[in-house]
Amino acid sequence: MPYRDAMDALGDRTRRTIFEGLRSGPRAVGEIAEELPVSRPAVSQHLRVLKEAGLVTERREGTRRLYRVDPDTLGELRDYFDDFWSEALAAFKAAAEDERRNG
Amino acid sequence: MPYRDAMDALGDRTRRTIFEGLRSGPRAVGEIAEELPVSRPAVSQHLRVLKEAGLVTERREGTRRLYRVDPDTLGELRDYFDDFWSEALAAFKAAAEDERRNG
DNA sequence: GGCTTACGTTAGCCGTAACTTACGTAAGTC
DNA sequence: GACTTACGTAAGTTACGGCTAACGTAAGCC
Repeated sequence: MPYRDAMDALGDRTRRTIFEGLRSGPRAVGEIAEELPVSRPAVSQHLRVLKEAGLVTERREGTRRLYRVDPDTLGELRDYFDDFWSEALAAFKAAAEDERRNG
Repeated sequence: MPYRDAMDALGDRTRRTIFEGLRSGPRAVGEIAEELPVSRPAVSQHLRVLKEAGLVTERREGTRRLYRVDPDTLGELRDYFDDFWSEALAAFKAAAEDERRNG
């Protein structure tokens, strides 16, 4: 269940901000760090966690390293919440129906 | 943006397990704690965090307290990842197309 | 009233993880 | 080769959060 590692990774606000910044396309580490209140090494560490969670992939380009969103893992995460929502809503409606009938 | 608090809350594995256990219907605190390797007070604390994040609601029933999933916040979370996935996939395809054309 | 059940809350401990500073390194430029 | 750029990594500190033990409390039962 890779989505579990992904959820662990996205629990951190800084990491989530970094990840959200990659939604529109790949970016380099230094670029990301400039817009954040943390140092570049900190961003580097966060990117490693995101990478190990399967949320991003890395590509070297000269001295730079471009990180981008991995759509596969993101898709799994989407499916996870999609299923969760469907199931929870069904249970919620069933409970409301029971309450209506029985009081 | 309530989904932000929700993501913070679901970053913890124990809390996520508790939340997933509620997908099929409401349950009491003691019931949940019995199936987990942590104490009941620990579960109680986790439920408070989930409640503050808007992920669950509470209802008293005698001496017990029943917790259930709040489908609204869960729905926001689902939409968040749905939009994220769509946007990231579009960016991914556009980048792949560029690479195909330009080399 | 006294007892039990099923909770929430507080205090305090302890492990983890996020952060910075300092250093090492591969790729490009001259 | 010397220098710069853009990184990753290692070491060390600090702060946060998850946990338990102990206590307080409201509801039901006798």
